[in-house]
Amino acid sequence: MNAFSVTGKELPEKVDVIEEWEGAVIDLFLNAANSFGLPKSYGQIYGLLFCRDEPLAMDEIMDLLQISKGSASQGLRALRQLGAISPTYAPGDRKEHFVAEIRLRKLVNGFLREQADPHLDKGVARLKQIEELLKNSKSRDSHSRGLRRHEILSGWHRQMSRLLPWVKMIVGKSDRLSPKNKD
Amino acid sequence: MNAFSVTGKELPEKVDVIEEWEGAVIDLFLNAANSFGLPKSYGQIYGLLFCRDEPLAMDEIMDLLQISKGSASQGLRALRQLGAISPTYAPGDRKEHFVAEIRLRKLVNGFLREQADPHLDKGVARLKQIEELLKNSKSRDSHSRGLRRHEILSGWHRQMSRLLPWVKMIVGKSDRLSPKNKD
DNA sequence: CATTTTGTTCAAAAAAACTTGAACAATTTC
DNA sequence: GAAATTGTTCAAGTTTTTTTGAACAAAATG
Repeated sequence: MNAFSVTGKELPEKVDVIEEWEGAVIDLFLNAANSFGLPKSYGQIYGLLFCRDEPLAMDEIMDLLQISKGSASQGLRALRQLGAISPTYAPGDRKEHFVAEIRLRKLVNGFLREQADPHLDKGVARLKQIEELLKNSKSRDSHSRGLRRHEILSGWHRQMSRLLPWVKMIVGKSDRLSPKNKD
Repeated sequence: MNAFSVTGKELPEKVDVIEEWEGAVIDLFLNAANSFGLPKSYGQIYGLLFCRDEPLAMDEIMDLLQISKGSASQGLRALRQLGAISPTYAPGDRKEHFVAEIRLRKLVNGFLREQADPHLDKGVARLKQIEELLKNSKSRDSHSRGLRRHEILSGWHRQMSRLLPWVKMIVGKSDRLSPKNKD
């Protein structure tokens, strides 16, 4: 039953524990998640996986971070969606195990894809809506002012659209430190 | 007393009103503020000023947006701090009046200066702390793993530091649409 | 096919973020 | 210098977001 029975020590619990430096790393990612508008628990989960070499299963994550099933499940799903973690094949185990993606380029791409791109799309719709509402404007003056504002917003939109590809490129450059760098 | 008395109509209230298209613009900025991790009211205030040609005072902003004194005061301070709005000299009026900064480069610079730069600085401190804690690590294995993680984080930090100047440059390019483009 | 294991969902609880407004400070006016 | 004007602060109230955990679904086990 218990993996420790083979040690002859019969330790009752604590398969594993979070080291001090790991706690600091987890806290770093907790804060980072917050800054990016993501729940703290997502940061904690990513941080834990980032620290570990071996893939972890959901229940191990729950135990180590002391978070609920719901948080763990939702966090893992969102992080997977962002491409920040990936499930690994675990031989002879029904549970799914996860590892952290450590290539910055991949992380940035995933984040931009999930967060920035949708905003740019919504922006186009917003600009159309404003254009439409402009027809109802009371005075000639308000109408021309609205047109000028619409032009400014369109310009901003265009510039942001041009910026994103550059960000993806620049972060991609010299992505050393990751073992194989496939892709 | 009332500016409308000269019209001969004696309108009792409503010095001014928000047009439909302005409401849409304000809502756009409300959502944008949210995405950038700023309070909605900051977005509303900026959005309103963005729409208007003439500078607005705090009480006018409160009336038009139906927000409290506290929100208005704090919002104006934060936006000024970000460089997103500026006070203008108002002849013969004790109130401060504000106009929106519409040069994207300025807005991006202010945002990065206030939000990104501090994070990068905190990052340096964080890395040092991790380095320190690493000395307490239990096993040789954990220590070497910690070192590897520290290197990865240092690399990310370096890359983000390199990215920011580029963002500032790229957004600055071809900042047409703003009248004079001084600076 | 009943049972166990693994993971999801979602309503309710808890925590965090934002807003409000009354009290206060600073300045100007008369 | 009393009163009015303008703006700030912050404790308390409100709203929003996040977390929890019990109920549920799906799949494997025996």
